[in-house]
Amino acid sequence: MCTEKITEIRKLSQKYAYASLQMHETIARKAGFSATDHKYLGFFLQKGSLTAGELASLTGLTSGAVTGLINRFERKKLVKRVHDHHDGRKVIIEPDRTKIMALMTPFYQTFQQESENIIASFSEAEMEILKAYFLKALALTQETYNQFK
Amino acid sequence: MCTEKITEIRKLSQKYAYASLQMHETIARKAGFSATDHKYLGFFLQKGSLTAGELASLTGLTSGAVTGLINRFERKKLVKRVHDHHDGRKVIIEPDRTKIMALMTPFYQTFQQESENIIASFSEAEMEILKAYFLKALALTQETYNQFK
DNA sequence: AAGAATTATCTTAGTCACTAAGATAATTAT
DNA sequence: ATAATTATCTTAGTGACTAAGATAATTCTT
Repeated sequence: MCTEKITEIRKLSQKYAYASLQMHETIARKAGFSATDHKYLGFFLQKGSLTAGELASLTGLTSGAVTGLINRFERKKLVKRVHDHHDGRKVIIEPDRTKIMALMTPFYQTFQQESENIIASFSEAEMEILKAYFLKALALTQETYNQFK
Repeated sequence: MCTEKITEIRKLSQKYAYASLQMHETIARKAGFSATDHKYLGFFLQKGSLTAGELASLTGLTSGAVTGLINRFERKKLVKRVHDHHDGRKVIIEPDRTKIMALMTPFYQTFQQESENIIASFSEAEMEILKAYFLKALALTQETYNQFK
C-alpha cells in the first residue's frame, strides 16, 4: 500500500492548517484587530445576527468575554446591540455587513480570487474529489472538537 | 462554467480552516496549555532545536514574549536552555521530543489515524489530486502571509 | 397570581501573555 | 581598545480572558 503517500498528504494538510492560521493572524494585525477579534468578526459575515449567548456558545468564550468582544466591535461601529422584543433579556447583535466587508475585502479579495483560480485549475470531476475530501475532513475535525470541548 | 461549484469548494476549505483552528484551541485547553503555547509547541516537534531569536522570527513574537514562552515550557520541563559554545549570547532551546509527544499523542492519535483513513479512502490517482491542491493552496497561503507580514 | 427557579447578559477582580522600551552581556568591526 | 551590533532578558503597562457574583427578564410551580 501507499502508506507513505498517505502520511505525506496528512502532513501537508496539517502544514496548510498552520499556514492558514498564521496568515489570518497576520492579516488581523494589519487590519488593526487583535487575532481573536478578527477571528470572530468572520462569524458575523457568516451567520448574520446573533444573540450574545449564541455567540458565546459558538466561540466557546465566557459570557463576560463576549460582552467585551461586543463592546469593542460596537465602539468601532461594526455591530449594534438591539434588545429582543419577545425576550427582554436577550441582546441581539446586528452586524454592519457592509462596514465589516469594507474592512476585510482589501486583504482577502486577492486571496479569495487566487483560491478560486486554484480550484478552477482542476476539472469538474477532480473538484468533486476535493469536495468529498473537505466534507469528510470537516466532519472529522468537528467531531474531534466536540469530543474534547 | 461551474462558478458555483468553485465558490462552494472555496467556502468549504475556509470553513475547514476555521474548524481546524477551533479544534486545536480546544485540545490545547484540555492539554493544559494556552492556545498560543500549544500552537508553538508543535514548532519544536517540527523543527527540533532552535535559538530564541529564530523562534521569535518564526512565530512573529517579540523577544520578550519568546523569553516568557521558553520560561513556561522550561518550567514544565518540555525544553532546556543551552548556551551556544560558539556564540555565548545565543540560547539554544532543546525540546524534549518524547515528553512533548507524550502530551500531544493522547489527543491527536485518533485524529491523525482517522485523517489517514479518510485519505486512504481515495484511490492513488485521487490522492495525487489532493496533494496537488494542497501544494498550491499552501503556496498561496504562505505568499499571502509574506505579503502582509 | 405570587414567589421561586431559571435564563441571559453585564460587572468586577484577578490572571496571564503580549508589546515596547530599555538593560545586560557577548561578539564583531574600526 | 573602543564602538557598534547582536541576542536575550527585564520591566512597566495594556488588553483580553476566566470565574464568580449582580442584575434583570422570563418561565415554572402551586
